[in-house]
Amino acid sequence: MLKITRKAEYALIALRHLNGLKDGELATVKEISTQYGIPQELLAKALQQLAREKVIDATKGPSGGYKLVRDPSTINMTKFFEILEGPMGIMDCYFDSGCNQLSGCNIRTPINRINDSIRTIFDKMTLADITY
Amino acid sequence: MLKITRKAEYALIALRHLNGLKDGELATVKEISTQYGIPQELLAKALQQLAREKVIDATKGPSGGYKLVRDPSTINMTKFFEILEGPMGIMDCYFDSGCNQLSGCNIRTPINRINDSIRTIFDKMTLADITY
DNA sequence: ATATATACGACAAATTTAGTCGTAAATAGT
DNA sequence: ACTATTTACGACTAAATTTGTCGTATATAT
Repeated sequence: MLKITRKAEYALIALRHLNGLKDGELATVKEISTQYGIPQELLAKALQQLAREKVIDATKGPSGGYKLVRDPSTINMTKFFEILEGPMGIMDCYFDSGCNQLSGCNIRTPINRINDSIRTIFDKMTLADITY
Repeated sequence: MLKITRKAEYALIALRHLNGLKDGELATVKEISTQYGIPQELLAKALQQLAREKVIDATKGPSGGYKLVRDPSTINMTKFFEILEGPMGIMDCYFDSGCNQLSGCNIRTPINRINDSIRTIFDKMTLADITY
């Protein structure tokens, strides 16, 4: 239970890989997918999403690839996961207002407490924490 | 992301409902599913799983139903969720040994830290915490 | 006996995730 | 200008999981 998707898993591996590059160095999707045995197209999509949100920086063309632009300690894990998987909450009602319970949901308050606790974990964690 | 299943959600609603019963009182699946607008068969399965694991107590026959047997503060949320949804971990490798990464997974350590943090939340939380 | 309730496996439908494919756009090197 | 390389991205298929249903068995109170 509470699994993350493979796409997010692959992206995390890639991010850590990018974080290990020397200054100015780039890594291509092909390189990363080959090295870690990840389906290339799926990883490509994940990195495109992250690039769109400026978490990483993309360079097209030969000798192109991806690199980190920001300090790893500023790349928040809540943001990272939400870019790839959408809102983080153990139930949709944390975000939705449309709840279809008939006589009123009796667990909303505790659910929100759990959600807050989990979010706190990821809020406090940055890519820098994934590195060591 | 990190959603729990509806089955677990329904079970949580039911557990809280059972927790509100007077001493010696029972609640049937039908009652609960009607009151909260939950598919009866699905809730039935969830409660059967919990009964099998002695989290709740089942009485068959007319005037039968379910009730809590143990003190709510002894019903651990990690156990509760794992009965219904299986092992709690954001990636399978927290439990499996079979990892198919080619040149070694580079994120195992941080993943395990995240898992431990999440498990701690649910470990410390009991049904009693879901009540107020 | 009968009606009510849990137990449980098999099945079907719906949703989500995982992975593939085709095409476009940018760019470095020649 | 041409080519090879690489990112960008939407459409699509396949696989897996979740959600919900059904049929049948078993226990039991009346």
